[in-house]
Amino acid sequence: MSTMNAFLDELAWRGLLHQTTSTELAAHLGSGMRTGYAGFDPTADSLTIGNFMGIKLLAHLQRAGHRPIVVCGGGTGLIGDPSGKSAERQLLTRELVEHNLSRQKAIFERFLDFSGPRAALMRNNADWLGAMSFLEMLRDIGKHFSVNQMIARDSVASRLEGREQGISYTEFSYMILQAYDFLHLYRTDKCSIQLGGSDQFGNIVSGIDLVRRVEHGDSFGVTCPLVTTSDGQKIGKTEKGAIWLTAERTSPYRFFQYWLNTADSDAVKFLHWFTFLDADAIGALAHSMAQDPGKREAQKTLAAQMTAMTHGDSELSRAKATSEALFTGDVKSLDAAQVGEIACDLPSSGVSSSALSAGVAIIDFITGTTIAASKREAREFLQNGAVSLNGEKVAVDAIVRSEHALPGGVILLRRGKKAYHAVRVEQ
RNA sequence: GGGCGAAUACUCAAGCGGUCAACGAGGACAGACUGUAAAUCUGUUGGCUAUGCCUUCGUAGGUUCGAAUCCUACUUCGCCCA
Repeated sequence: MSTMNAFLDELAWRGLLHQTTSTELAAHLGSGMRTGYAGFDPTADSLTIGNFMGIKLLAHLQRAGHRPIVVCGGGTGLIGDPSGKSAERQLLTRELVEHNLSRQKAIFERFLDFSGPRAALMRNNADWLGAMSFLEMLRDIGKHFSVNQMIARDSVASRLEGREQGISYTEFSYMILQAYDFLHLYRTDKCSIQLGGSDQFGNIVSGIDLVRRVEHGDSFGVTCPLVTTSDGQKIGKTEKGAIWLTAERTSPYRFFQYWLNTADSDAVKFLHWFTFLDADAIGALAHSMAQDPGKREAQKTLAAQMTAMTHGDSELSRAKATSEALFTGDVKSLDAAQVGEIACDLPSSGVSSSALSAGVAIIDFITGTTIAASKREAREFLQNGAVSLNGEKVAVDAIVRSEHALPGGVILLRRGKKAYHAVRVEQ
């Protein structure tokens, strides 16, 4: 079904349109340039692919001719959203939030245009929440909220019923703060739309109500479905931590690998959700996958698109080359420069050349690297035949010597299929 | 403020004086099969100088030959009463 609006239609065919707050939204969007915002957490100096959906909603909004605002939760971040059962929030200093904000902006700049007539804006809600006194908040904002309605919200209700977990007054107040964000942006930036995940619907509606009561104005909300993998996992969470959008935290190689390893059942879905490829291109990939899933064309395209978007074309080709070398190529035939490049992409550690010339038992050699956490584990992996050194399986009693170093002074370890580690030989 | 109850490894969750490094489930990791997939099967899942030793069951003490199990205080959380 078409909503007769470029933005909403785009979200709809991609499966990113979960709910809107009003049927008049299409008309609102169709009658001029509008401004919409989405909120982000300032607790780190980077963003993860869990944040990617918010970025993408804003990007689609801008592409459809509207203005996006990135709202950093410098104020609300101190409180914690009860929707997610996150642990006690750490108090962030003003400086840290500023620092994180500026680093995050570099990421947003890859996806949003911060210049021109529809220039994206960045706002920090600490600026207005921090300036407001408790009395003002109670008098001007709090009176517009009904506790009866507040406790009916899913996020709160579940906490009130739960035997194990209550809810503090602080967290209970979170929705008021978030609603006030919307009111503030409505006043200062003529912002009339809030975007978010479906779990934010309640908070968005609270904001819309507040805008209507205080300013007698119309505002709108759009939510996307919570994106999960086919087995119900959150996207971007791995045991080794989240997948980040900056190279310092997640190397482009690992980023590329993450997407390449997408399950068949998720690949086409992810192309819709995460890339900007059009319906024809995705349709062709879906067809290819149905014909020959072993070729993994959908996964390869997904990985290439995502890596190019977040890290650029040159990083993509590096990530591709590294993947080729590690998974299909013979590492022994690489030259020193190639080995060096690959080693940069992998977790690494060092070994002294003197220790190496004396010979190191393989068990000790891999213990403490990312290959094995302890000797017990090292022994187990070696006995299973899970470990290779420079592409060749090693026995439990093998000794690592200087001649094992590849050109460039690196020894490549591999555990199982996908876990790699580079050991640099140091003087 | 008063009363009651809970706290165990990544998570959930047994255990209630010795046979407990701690049942079970999930997760994760490895092997086989594959396509660097899914499903399935097998194994592993505190550490070590390894048929033994060391450190772990909210924190700190105590009782005992011996404590995750009993006692005391503290911390945190939940429930009920005010």
